[in-house]
Amino acid sequence: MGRHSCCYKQKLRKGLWSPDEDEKLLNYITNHGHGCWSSVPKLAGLQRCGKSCRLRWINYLRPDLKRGPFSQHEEDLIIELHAVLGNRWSQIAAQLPGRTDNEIKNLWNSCIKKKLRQKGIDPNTHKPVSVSGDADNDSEKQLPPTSTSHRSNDNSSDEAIETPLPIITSSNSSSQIYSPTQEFFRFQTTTAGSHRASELVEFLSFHNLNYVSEIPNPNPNSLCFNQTSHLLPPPSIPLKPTWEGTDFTAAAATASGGSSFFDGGNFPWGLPECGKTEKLNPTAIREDKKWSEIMENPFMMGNTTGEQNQESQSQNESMYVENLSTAAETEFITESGWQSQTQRQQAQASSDAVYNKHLHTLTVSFGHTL
DNA sequence: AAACAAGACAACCGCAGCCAG
DNA sequence: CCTGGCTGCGGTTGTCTTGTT
Repeated sequence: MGRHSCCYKQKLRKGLWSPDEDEKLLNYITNHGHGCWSSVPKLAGLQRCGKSCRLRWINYLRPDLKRGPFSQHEEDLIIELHAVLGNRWSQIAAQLPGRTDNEIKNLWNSCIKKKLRQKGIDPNTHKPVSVSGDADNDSEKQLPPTSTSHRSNDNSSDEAIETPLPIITSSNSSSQIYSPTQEFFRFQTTTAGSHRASELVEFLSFHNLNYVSEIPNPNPNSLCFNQTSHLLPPPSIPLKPTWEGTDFTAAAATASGGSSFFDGGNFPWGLPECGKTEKLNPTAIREDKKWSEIMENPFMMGNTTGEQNQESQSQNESMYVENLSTAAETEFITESGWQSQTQRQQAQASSDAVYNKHLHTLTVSFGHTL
């Protein structure tokens, strides 16, 4: 198994993408869908390999990306999921709509790992680091429970896999063993009703998430519930994406079924001030600023909660579709993209006329009836 | 103000799995 | 069954930005 064939080709550009390249790729996929990635660069007029195009689309151009800093809730969720799934970034990303595995991986390696270590928690085992042990050595030698190894040589890295923890389900007293992953998804898909919180606490305790108490939370009683109340995706996804690996369909189904954690509208996607501070500075916009970051994102619109959230959801969806449509059809990024929320709302109101047109474009582009 | 370090982010690399021929 | 093309994934590296001295 050698390198991908496209990598052999000459004259292929590498490195950072230019706005022009982004536009070409975006226009092509918007109009035709990606189809076979290996043919995309040729058809789109790009001097890139298909692999690079795919990566660029998935990590950067995809219209459903939620750009901006991770909220504290998202970070907590990532930690929790990592405790269960290990370094399966794609699976973790699947639980965080709008986030990419690459993004999460980067966050983990650059930020979360450090935070956990500062709290005396081994980021790989999610257990307190022993005083006598060398934190770095310990943490780099162990991995969280892993049910299966995607790669045969995973263990050869500096993060050797720890023996998976057998899990006894909380739903019955039998000794049936689940892999952590199985248990996680079983839990996620079956929990419902008022007992969820307690189940969740129980579930998390199975994974020795003893770092939980270290994470600041104003309400200890709701600690686990709050921190995991976003285990499911947002209640509604405006588009059914065609890209792989993202369980939006299930997410939407879960939400529409009215049996998710979020029925009360209390899931906290997109708390803008949580976590890292927003670095957006209109005076220092890079030319190649991501349009998807600049585009309005319904899940980042504001701190809508509860009824607010539900009420504003359809509006947000409309805005989301409209905005991504606009971004897909118009030129790249201009400073006009940096609007205040009020300005954006005004713009939204005035753009109703073109909504249907954009909607049609999207329908064609994504092969999905909206 | 310049040099350096650290952090954040984007992209590449290599491998494995899937699947059609 | 075998082979090769393609895709997806995770690890790693490169580059740019920001902070510190």
